Amino acid sequence: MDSFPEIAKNSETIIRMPTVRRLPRYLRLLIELKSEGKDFVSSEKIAQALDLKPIVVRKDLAFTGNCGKPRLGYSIEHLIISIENVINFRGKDTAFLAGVGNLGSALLGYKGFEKYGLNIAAAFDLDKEKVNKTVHNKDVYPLEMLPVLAARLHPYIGILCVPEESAQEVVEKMVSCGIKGIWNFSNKELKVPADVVLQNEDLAAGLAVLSISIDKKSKAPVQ
Amino acid sequence: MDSFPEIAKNSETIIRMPTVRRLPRYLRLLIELKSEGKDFVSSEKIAQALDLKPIVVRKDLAFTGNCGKPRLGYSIEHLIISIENVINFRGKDTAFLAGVGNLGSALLGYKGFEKYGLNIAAAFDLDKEKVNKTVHNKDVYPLEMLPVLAARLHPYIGILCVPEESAQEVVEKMVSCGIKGIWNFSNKELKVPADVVLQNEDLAAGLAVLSISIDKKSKAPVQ
DNA sequence: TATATATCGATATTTTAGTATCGAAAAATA
DNA sequence: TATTTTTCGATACTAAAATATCGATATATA
Repeated sequence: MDSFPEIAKNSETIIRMPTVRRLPRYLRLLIELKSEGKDFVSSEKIAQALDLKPIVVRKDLAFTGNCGKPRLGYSIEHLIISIENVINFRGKDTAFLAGVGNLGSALLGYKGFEKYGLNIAAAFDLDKEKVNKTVHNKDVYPLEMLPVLAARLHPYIGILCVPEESAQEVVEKMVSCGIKGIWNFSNKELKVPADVVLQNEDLAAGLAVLSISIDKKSKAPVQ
Repeated sequence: MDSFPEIAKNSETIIRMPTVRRLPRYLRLLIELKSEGKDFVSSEKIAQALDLKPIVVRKDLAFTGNCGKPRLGYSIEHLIISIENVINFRGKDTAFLAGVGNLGSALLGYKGFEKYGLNIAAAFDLDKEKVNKTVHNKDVYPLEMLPVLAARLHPYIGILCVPEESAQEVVEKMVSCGIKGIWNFSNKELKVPADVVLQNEDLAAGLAVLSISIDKKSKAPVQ
């Protein structure tokens, strides 16, 4: 009856966001372990390396449909494949980036994205000084060319690094070109249609957490 | 008996992290509303602007020790002050930044940090080409000078933008100089002493969430 | 001044995330 | 081959976060 015995029976159907956020960390560790020639790893070892609890690791990995082996742990090879399948499900996601300022340029130069299935196919800017050049080997086009290039390259994801004033306008352009997800690095609260996903990266949020955590720790009676 | 009637009696003592992450969003909105000349705002209005539910807003704001007025909502002025008090509690937090690559430079140029109480006092790099220059008006020093400058400037926060290979080494240098919080933009899993706070900013986590959310939405039966 | 209405905030409930426990299973060892 | 040991994964439990309900209250309106 069960044609996939190596898939955990109880592997939960809906993956949870805290788990999703940890998957890249597992992936990085596993790739490192593989390069060291290791074949198996236990949830205990993973937990130690990533400062998590073993039970969290086991629950997370259950979502990827993996089966660990008693006394051995998980097959590193299999884990890498199944995590990559979860994160990187559509192969290389074609993305457009708008706003080649400091942060936009930094993202264009970030080598890690391809590992996670993201391919920034083109960059756009309003500034005449910045267009028709390349930044980190990525072509920068004037914003007007977005529809034309979108028709050719079919981007899924739009990475938004423009100033707040133009953010909503640029998003609407992206959405009308068929982009299905907006990765928003501006601090503008954007409105997108219901079928478009909006992922806000708020640096200030991380900073606020850090500040308050420092405060808490300094006041904590015992560590 | 109650000497602070304007402070909510039930204002919870321990603030929660999801709330902390939303505070900068409230703050940005409130500052905008104030600049428009508004005096009061309701949780309903805030929720609409930030795509939250009113009840979430009310619970979050309760943590800041604020009191809303029936039929009017919250005093924008008071809210701004109390949120700033929570986030920005030590005045301007002095920070050091290490690694003046693409991302490090982008962060040095980010104007928003001062709003949240962060002052990047100095930047450091190992690369001889990069040191003894300024990037976005911030001085870049050789890494060896970190202890000397730390003794003078007493940084609380270390912002880490160095390559993975040198991340642990740089962190240890920072920690030994008395830095109490590490804001880690490298993808290295760092070890820090128990009294130091580590805040990891993992771009891949955001990307994974975005990818999977797009997938979910495209499969969702009805929106 | 009396009444209607909008909005807060306390309490209770539900959902989600994380943690504990322990039996089962497979590899290692005797 | 039998036994021991390690590690998983199912179930149960606890904690955290989000959501629902509704009475209280201050403002606006009649």
